[in-house]
Amino acid sequence: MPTAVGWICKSRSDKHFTWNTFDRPPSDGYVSATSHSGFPADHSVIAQTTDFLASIPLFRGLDRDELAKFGDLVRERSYPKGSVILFQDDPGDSLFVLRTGRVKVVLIGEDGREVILGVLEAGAHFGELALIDDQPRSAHVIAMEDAQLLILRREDFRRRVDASPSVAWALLQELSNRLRRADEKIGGLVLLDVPGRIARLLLDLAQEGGGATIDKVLTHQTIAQMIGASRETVSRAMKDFQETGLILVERRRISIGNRESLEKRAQVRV
Amino acid sequence: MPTAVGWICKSRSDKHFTWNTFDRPPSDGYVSATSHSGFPADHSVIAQTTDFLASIPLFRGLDRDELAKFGDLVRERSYPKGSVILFQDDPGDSLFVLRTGRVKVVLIGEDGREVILGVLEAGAHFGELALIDDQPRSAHVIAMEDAQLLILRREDFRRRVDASPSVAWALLQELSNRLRRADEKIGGLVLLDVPGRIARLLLDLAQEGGGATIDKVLTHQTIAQMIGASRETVSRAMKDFQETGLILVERRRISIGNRESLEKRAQVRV
DNA sequence: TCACAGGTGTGATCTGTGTCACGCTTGTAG
DNA sequence: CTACAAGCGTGACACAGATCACACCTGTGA
Repeated sequence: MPTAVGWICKSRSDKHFTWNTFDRPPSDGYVSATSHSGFPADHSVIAQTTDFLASIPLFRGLDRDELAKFGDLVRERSYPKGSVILFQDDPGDSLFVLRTGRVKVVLIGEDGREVILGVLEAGAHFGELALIDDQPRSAHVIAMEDAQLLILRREDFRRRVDASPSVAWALLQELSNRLRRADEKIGGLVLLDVPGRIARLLLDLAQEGGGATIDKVLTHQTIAQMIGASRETVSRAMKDFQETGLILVERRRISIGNRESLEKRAQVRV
Repeated sequence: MPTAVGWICKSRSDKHFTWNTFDRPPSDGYVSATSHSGFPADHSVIAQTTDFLASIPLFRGLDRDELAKFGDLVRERSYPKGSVILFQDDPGDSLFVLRTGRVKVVLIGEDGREVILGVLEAGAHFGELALIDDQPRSAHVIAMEDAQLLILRREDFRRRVDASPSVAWALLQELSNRLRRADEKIGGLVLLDVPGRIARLLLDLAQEGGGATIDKVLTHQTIAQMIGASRETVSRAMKDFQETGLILVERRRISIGNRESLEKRAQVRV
């Protein structure tokens, strides 16, 4: 287990600054192995990992043999809530697959303000950009809950991509999709007011969850950072949405009350 | 030659709305062929095209034979200034390579406001997203000047990608790069004020041009649409930058006067 | 049961920027 | 030379939303 190296990082929660100490993993965080480097192979663990990998879109199209070989190359590592998994501007040489927990991808301004570019959940992967273009990490990735990650090294990843076109295509599709979303986000930031951006975000999240509800823990603060607004403004807008029946807020669950109106709000500043 | 079908599109130049008529190409714009569909092959044209393709990063890694076969599959088409090359939400089944001219990739709000996601120049390509993930076009693409484009159909493109890993990698790198830029842009929109965003944009454009000058025709209006601001605010900020020596504006050329200060402006709201 | 952290609600300012409304250049076409 | 379109400069004003400053509520761990 890595000791807390004491890497200091300025962060900001709501109104005041706090100084947090994070673990900084040795290089890119290779710690516990499933079966490698002299340890006796634990086949049940490998099988589990293989099953998991088979379930994520990126590796759909690989057969079990390939996946098993693959799982062999993978390391596993846990990160406690709040720890920084990946630092912006660091050189990166590994891909991460999120097995459990949630992480956020964030930019942090000099003044400590955070912009959340995305929130990732089990099955998602991140860190591939640096493997593709050899550039430094473009953002921080921070664990929002305790998280378990599979880590794959650059060379192994590249070999995989070269070897199977299906992985390359899956990756292309993934990046395409992200690019579309990013562009949409840019459009939203410029063309929509804060309530509009919230409406869009909610519709977006609800859609992911298949239907009309969002089952995530979503604080106003988080929403604010996802759409580039202040917590207070989000608070007021959300209240307005509730009162006008556009959304219904339960304990830790938001559901769409009136889809049409919400979609209308997400279109233009009327 | 396509006749002016008279496709109406609302656009806005500066303060007032104008209604423009654009050519809408039949389906995805297959018109003039270099050598195909019964026309006798014109080898000099093919050679030219091959040379051109060889010069763009996407096809670096292909040898001349491959490129020649490739050039064979490509159609060429010209678009007059102001015409819409690609409509958002249309289904798309072709990739475009810009041979001459400049085009802008834009989102258009219901109210007609334009957000410029990017300005592309000779050698750039666009429209690949739809080929990769079979989704509709994510934005409009409009010719800022008369433009000549090479057009490649989905199947041909896909075959190419499958056949040569080098093309797949080039594409992955391209998308990676765009994704980084998009994320940076989002960060800028949220964290920076208008002058900051302008400073960033200028540094960015200067860098493309290799050094300290931007040789493009860049109106304040265009800048405004690229950074999500109003023309007037850009005007004022640019004037301020000039007066404080951060930039030098000549006839149709902007150059960096004081890089450090400009970079500082591009960092945070101080 | 107390205390405390994390999250929310809400009023009172303050401010960057959008918007409107001009007038002034410059290039280009008739 | 005239006229017209595109682009720029600049003042006045309005307003969305940031910021500040609280009070309140709810769960959790000592």
